[in-house]
Amino acid sequence: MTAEKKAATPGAEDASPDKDWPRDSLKKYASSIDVARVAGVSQSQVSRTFSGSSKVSESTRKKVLEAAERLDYRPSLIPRIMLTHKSNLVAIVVGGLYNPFYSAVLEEFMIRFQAAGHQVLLVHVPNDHALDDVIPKLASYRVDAIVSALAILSPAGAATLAKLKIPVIAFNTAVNNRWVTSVSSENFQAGQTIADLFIARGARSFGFISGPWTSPASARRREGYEERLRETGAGPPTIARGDYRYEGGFAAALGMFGGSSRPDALFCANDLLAIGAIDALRERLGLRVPDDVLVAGFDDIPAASWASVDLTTFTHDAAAMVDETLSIVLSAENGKPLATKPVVVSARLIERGTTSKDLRS
Amino acid sequence: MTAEKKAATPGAEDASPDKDWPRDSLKKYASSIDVARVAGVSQSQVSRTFSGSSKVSESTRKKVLEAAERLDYRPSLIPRIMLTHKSNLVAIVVGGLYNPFYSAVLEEFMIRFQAAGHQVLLVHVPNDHALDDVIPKLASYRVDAIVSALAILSPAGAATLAKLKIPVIAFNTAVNNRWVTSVSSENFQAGQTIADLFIARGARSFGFISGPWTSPASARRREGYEERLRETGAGPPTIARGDYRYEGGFAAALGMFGGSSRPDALFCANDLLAIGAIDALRERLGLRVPDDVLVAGFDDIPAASWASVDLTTFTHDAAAMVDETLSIVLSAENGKPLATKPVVVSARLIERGTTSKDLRS
DNA sequence: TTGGGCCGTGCATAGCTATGCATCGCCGGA
DNA sequence: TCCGGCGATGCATAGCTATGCACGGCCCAA
Repeated sequence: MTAEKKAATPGAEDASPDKDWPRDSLKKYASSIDVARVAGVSQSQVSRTFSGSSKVSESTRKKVLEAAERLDYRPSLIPRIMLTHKSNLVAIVVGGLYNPFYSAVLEEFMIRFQAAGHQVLLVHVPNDHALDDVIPKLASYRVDAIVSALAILSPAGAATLAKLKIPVIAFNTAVNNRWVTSVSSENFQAGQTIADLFIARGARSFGFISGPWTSPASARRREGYEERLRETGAGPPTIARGDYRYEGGFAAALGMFGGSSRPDALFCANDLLAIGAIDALRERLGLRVPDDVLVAGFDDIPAASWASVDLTTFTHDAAAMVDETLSIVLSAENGKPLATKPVVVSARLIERGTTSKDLRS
Repeated sequence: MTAEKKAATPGAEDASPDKDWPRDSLKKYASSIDVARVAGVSQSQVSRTFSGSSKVSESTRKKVLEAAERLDYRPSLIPRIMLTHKSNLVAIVVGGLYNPFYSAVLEEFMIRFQAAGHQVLLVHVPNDHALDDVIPKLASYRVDAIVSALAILSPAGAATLAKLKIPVIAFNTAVNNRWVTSVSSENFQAGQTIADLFIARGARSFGFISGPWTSPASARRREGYEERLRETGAGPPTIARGDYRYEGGFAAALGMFGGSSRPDALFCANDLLAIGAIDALRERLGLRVPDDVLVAGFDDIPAASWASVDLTTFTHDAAAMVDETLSIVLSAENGKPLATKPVVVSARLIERGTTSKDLRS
């Protein structure tokens, strides 16, 4: 009974490509069996031709390639995935592409993963709770690894991911367990460095605009900043809460500088917040940056180096972060748990115009 | 001989989960067969339980779900793809994520496609020639459709894509054939509208900073602009070539305004160019915008609405573009060529500060 | 001439899920 | 009591590629 069905796909003698393979039913692609029939060889030889095996004679190879060309044959990876239990798919989970830093990292990831022979399955998650909705999908597609570029990853979310037994690399989030590891920048040290810089420039009162409360990266940057201020005997900074966006920085700065207390140095948890804050100071409050207020951000997004912004900030070593992530993924390629410790890559201070003034002068 | 191999995976009697399914060999995931064995039912019933078929009794369903929980079973989509010839994967090809407009569109796409039950395979292509390298991969993963968000798609590239017999939706590029269609904004009309606006504001001499020469979107915007200037008797604009980036706009403006001819109205092919140009005018050439020069861009990226930028621009109807694309993909879901004509969605002028001055006053 | 490689070839099968079809048990109606 | 029908179950198979294994032909060495 199989015979009749096969017969629906005609033999090798027909000349017209359309006749070789009538696009009956749902069939979209020619299979190696179709090619074999047209070429007059066995399916094995077709497979071997495309997998570059040496066990195929020149004449056979030629026949196969001709037939394949005629049928527009491309070998499917799907059966291979079934056999090898490796999809070569890596999922990247993103939340806020509005932040150019994440776009840039994503692009870097794509380039590197593609070069390493992997494909990227992109998944959007509005917040870390929604993670639960997409996880079954990821498991169903049998991704080899998951890279979470979420600004936030809750321990609960991490636990859910761990249950899948899929290696997870979390970005800028210090969650980790047997299946989850992380790659972060030196957030704490960066906070310290900024405090030192502000103090060296003669600042006396300090402000901080944070990301969402739940963001570990924001929290670490703040901790370093506060600790160093404490150590040097400076007063604690005024804190305002932002949301990692321009508008949040703008609003937070209005709130912070609208009242009686006016910090003369402001550290923002990322560049978008910092730019928003600067615009609020300059355009709405009539303050000068850096003459009245020093401002620094974090991420070194492209806009930070625009002439009109010229923002002091920290640059991630994005290449190193991606490198580390890639090597973790590659070394975790056999369903074994991760043997890696959390990785911390350096962040480098970029001094620009917004901190170029010595306030004592 | 199959029997012995199967025996390697033990029977249902073992209590410990680890014994139920010793992670021998490469096996990463439990299969429906494993679950069936543990639950003491047939594989069919496992499949039916997870596909929500009604043909399964309450008691069986319970046994299956328990066993599945114990083995961390998630049904794999891979075999389904083989059977149905549908992967529910959509490839999105991107080139320049540095442009926030494309990041935003990408994010919108992800959200909409995921909501429609598709997954997004993200592919990076540095330029349209490199397209040839990734195309075999895409075919191998059996993607249902390809969305090209490349700023540039050459006819040759389009032809390559067409050969795959995979529906292709090109973004802002008017290439189309039996398998390739396009979704664009009203670039030509936008160019006209900007010319009208500049003239209404009393501008006398005009400039244009383009994207790469090969970008059709840039070309259309310029054509509309030039045509309307011609119609109204204004002189032809001075043209400079940019690259869709801030730095390109900056350099092009320095070149254009550094010489003797000084346009008093400048249209840039996108917002990044416009912002670069404005910074060059203000920070390097000491010119005032809009008092000395009117400037307009295209895309309405977030930075365009920053208080310090306040750029007149055009906003794409991104939601409509994504809607159209999605409906094309959904209607093309059976390996049939596209029945759709190229779609053009409206672009709306957003007037802001950079054109708020009447030069005659 | 004969036997031992070796190269090229084809056969058969694994891998996992969905589903048409046959089967079985059971209930209710005649 | 008997049978039709229905709900639940299991069997078998499609879908496509990679690969271990066996086989057939050929060449070369003994």
